[in-house]
Amino acid sequence: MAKQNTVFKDAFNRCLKLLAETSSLPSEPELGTTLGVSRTTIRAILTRMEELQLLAWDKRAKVVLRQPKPEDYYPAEETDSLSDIIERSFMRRILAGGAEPGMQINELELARDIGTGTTSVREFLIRFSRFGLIEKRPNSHWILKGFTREFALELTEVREMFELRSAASFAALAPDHPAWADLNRIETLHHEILADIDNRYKEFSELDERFHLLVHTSSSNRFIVDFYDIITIVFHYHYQWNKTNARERNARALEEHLDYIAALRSRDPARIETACRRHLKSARETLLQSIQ
Amino acid sequence: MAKQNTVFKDAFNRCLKLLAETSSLPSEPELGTTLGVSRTTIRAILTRMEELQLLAWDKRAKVVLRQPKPEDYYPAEETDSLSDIIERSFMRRILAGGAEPGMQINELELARDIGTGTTSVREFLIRFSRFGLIEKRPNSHWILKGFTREFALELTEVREMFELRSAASFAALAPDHPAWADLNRIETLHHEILADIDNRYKEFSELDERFHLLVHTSSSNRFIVDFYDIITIVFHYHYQWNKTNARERNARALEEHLDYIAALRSRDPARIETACRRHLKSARETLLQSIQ
DNA sequence: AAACTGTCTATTGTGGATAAAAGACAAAAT
DNA sequence: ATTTTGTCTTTTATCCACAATAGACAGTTT
Repeated sequence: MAKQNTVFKDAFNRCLKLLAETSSLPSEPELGTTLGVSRTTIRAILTRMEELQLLAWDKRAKVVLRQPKPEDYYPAEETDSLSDIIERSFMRRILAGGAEPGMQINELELARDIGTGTTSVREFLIRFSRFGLIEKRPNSHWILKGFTREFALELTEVREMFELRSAASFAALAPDHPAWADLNRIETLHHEILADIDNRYKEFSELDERFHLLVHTSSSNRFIVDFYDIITIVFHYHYQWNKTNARERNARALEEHLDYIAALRSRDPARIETACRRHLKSARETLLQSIQ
Repeated sequence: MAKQNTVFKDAFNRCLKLLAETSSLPSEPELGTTLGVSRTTIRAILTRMEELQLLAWDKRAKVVLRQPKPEDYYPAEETDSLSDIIERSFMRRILAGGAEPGMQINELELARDIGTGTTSVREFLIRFSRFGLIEKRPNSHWILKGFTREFALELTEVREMFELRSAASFAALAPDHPAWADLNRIETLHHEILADIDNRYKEFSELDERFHLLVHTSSSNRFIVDFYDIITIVFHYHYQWNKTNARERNARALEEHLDYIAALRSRDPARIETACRRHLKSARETLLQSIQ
């Protein structure tokens, strides 16, 4: 197989949800924009829907014939892109499986393990190398530098520099800048989650990312914004791995965020710095604790 | 051809220089260490040297038969690795050829242009993307973000943050840390070049990189050190492109470096910050000037 | 005993092939 | 006049093959 048709399958599943809500589908270009795929893929979806007797399709007429059933959907495993599969598989190996720093990483073995070609694994490793967890020896293997205490300290050092700077520039945004509205929405969500923390504490991780990314984005510096990718991936897999005291930790972080948000809104540099530092300090401690 | 034998050719050329200086070559493993290649490559080199009647090789005995002639060397074009060729070719396109920001980059076209396979171009682009000059649209083309004024400003903003922090930690290195000796050597070179600036001003670029990399390295932070790669590549190609007032600019930068070095040696934080800021400011101005 | 060589195997780097997906352009429909 | 569709071409994502290179191991030499 040259290329997996995961784009098609994923878009098909999403299109089924649209279909469930109307009696006829819009034009091909409009569907393409909605689903974020090309017309070629849209036409493949429509063809498949016709085959499944879900749709009567003739040029502009796209009449829904019946509601989609669970078996019409493609299984979730088939809609993940290959690079996501490789990423997950790799992260599981290095975070879960006792991967020692200094260990060699073998493209071929990794590819066989995942059941994929070497090219894809190789491209993944190249992309992943910017996170500083692996390093290439040319013409030879990769070296796992490991998710160590040093890594966490180096990561948080840069994060703190970047976030303090970004927070300061956030305060300087014009009052009508859309970021303030985003900040309001994020604050509201914080209150909502805190009000029902026992049931909703798991939503923190995603909200955390959204909040910090908003702050970083206000720096208008691509290097600062891009760096946040590293934070995201580290915390993302980290939360999956380390769940001790999650409820408590998240509640504390939410409170710190609210304080930080209030400081941003005050536009008082000293207050912002204090709130930002306090939160970043506890975030760093949380990360360090979970390492050993 | 599956793989270029540039490693062999380059190591062969370097081995010829060793051969010119002795009457017999050392053991295979020792040669391997000296040249930084595997024994397989060393044996290929020895075989080739035998063919050219340069060497009588029997097990441990590797007797030099004659001095290498210019025609024994492989031509320089054949010793460059494919990724270097792609990099140069790509940089020429985007720096020299009026490449508009927003332009699409086509893997296939680039590969045809350079005369190479798509895989290598693709891998280059992935590696290169961390420099923030291009961006990928999945399942579609790359976008050239361009070497713009914004790019230069974002780059120097982060550079200044990192270098100020690194310079401060440099001052905190133990007096017997090898970095101090490196600093002395670099300072001596500065004096030497300044003493003969008219003839040697071109050596500045390399020395500049060496000096700043030394400072960044003292941060002991992989993200800070890795970021310096971006500075390196930008300045490297930039110096090739913009040569106006090179002699003057370099002389001024050398003086600033000497001041900065003296400040580092004084270990006085305030003085270090002043010297560092002054130099970074003029480096930024130089870069910005050359952009439009 | 330590280092070196001969031989063999495994892995990386790179081009080429192919299905999936994007996208261009003209004809058709509103 | 714009938007939509039909058709076709181009490009990307991925696998595979193969030469270059690295590396392992046993036997040999110092």
